[in-house]
Amino acid sequence: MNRSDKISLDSSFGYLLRRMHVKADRVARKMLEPFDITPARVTALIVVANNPGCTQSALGDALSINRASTMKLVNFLERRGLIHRDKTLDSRANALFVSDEGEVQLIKMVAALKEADIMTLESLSEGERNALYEFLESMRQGPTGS
Amino acid sequence: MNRSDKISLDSSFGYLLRRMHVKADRVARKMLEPFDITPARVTALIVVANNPGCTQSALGDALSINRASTMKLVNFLERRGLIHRDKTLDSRANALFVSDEGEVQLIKMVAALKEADIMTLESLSEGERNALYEFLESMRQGPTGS
DNA sequence: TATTGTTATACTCTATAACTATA
DNA sequence: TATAGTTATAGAGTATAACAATA
Repeated sequence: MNRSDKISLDSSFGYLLRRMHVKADRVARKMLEPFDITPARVTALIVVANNPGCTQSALGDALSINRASTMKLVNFLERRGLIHRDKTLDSRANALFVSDEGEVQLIKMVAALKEADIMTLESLSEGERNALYEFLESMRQGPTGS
Repeated sequence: MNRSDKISLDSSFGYLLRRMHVKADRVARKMLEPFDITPARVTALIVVANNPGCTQSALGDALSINRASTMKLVNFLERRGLIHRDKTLDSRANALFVSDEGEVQLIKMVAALKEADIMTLESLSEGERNALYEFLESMRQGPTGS
């Protein structure tokens, strides 16, 4: 590679994800302001709603984050009365459940996120869409290609 | 919507982006460890490389972050000797350039990110790929759809 | 007046490391 | 020994607000 060559990042999947996530997160954060909650926390709440009785470790696995990070999320959601921790047969583990109030709020939050999705998609440039599309195409044929 | 209905987040674009970004970022972070630099900072470095002489504001626009956040990135890259700030005709603005050392390092970093891309794509589940693919399809027909 | 850079401050999200209790 | 949760600490990444200098 020559020193004067342009370094092309248009073809980097991680780069695309990063830029899009920055945009999407800001839009979603704005739409969730009335609920005084962040996108990441709503995501955790939804995972619990979809997996009633799951342990904190299971939640963390679903979110691809570690136990300490999961703790913070669960503490917040419990403090806000959106979920509660119950006992399980394995006394080491907690079973997580969305509260009645949490279910009511979650429906509204998901609706707000739907609107955020539309706004985010509209904010993407033509180049971003095409680049992402090409990655998805290559994924379909198998990520390694060869 | 019934109270007992499952809340489906599989169809949320922001949710997909968030989960994928978490995975991609961790893989890229790992691959960049030998360079003692993070994915976000390499991204900034590449934007400067692709836009020699750009201002900090322009860099921030490209990254979709504000000026204060851009400052931190530029300070880091300059402290590490990867870029330098030059004067411009508009004495308010700085012109950013990748240093000689920065160009040498960047080529290696981009190669590391290429490997990270492959690993990230392989780590995605079938469901994630399909869901993302469907979003991309709907984007092609126009984000607003109706 | 608007823009560029700058500084101070703070919040979110995640990580590592070490601990306790239980399996 | 391994696992679930917990706590303390820290770093990365972003934001807001206010300021100085320049356009």
